[in-house]
Amino acid sequence: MAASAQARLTRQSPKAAMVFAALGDPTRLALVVRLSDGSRCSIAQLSDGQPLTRQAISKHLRVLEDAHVVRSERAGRENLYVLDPKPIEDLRGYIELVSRQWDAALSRLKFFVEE
Amino acid sequence: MAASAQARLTRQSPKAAMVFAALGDPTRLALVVRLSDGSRCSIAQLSDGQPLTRQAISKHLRVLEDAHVVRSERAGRENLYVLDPKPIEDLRGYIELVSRQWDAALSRLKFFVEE
DNA sequence: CTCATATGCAACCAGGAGGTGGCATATGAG
DNA sequence: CTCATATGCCACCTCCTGGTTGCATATGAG
Repeated sequence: MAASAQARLTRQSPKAAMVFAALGDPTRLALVVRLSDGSRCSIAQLSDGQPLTRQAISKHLRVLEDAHVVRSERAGRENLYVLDPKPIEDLRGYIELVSRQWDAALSRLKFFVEE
Repeated sequence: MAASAQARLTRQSPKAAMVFAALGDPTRLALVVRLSDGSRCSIAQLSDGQPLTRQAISKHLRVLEDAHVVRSERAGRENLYVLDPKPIEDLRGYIELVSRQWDAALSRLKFFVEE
């Protein structure tokens, strides 16, 4: 028999929390959106439009990289960042588990009421 | 013509970032998982198993409530918390936009390579 | 009424997050 | 070689976060 959905969620929670936290900052979320079109951008490019310092952007990119949301690759004197879709995909799976859990609860409630 | 996916994402980002941040803490994520079965729990119940103070849990619940991930309802002398699935559902939509954006980029790249 | 329970509120604290500036270093351009 | 560019590292600052304790308050139980 499969483990309970609660248990499965709890097991996945530590990694999920890291990714959630990484995405839980407006600046970082903007970076992710910016990279979601598959472009490879240097730190200078990414910090160009924004009202922040290059160092601030660099720190945010490091946070995203620690959560594996982004990968970096050295190219000459610049550091190119690319989105890694895997953790975000995993996050979608996590959220779907929660939603399913919720829907199941609703169904049980409905059944009980109509009984 | 539809606005670009980037623009749509950027528009939804502020609210999404709040929800991401709310879920970006292990304790809070555990609370969400705990409530995902549709149960209505008091603060005392929710802080029972955990190694934290009731006040700490209470603060976390306030954060979740500010992000509308959770609703509270007074029942006599206790305060019952219930999950509100809407923001989490919205988050799933947000993530799907990002994924679609990424997939479209991959397709374009593939097309370009094979051209 | 009296008491235990459930919660709220305020003060307080340590540590980390987000941001800055300065300086060192590596690398492409001329 | 020389210079401008792109980045990394370090020190520093401020403020918020996560956590605690203590006390006040509301409410159900006896």
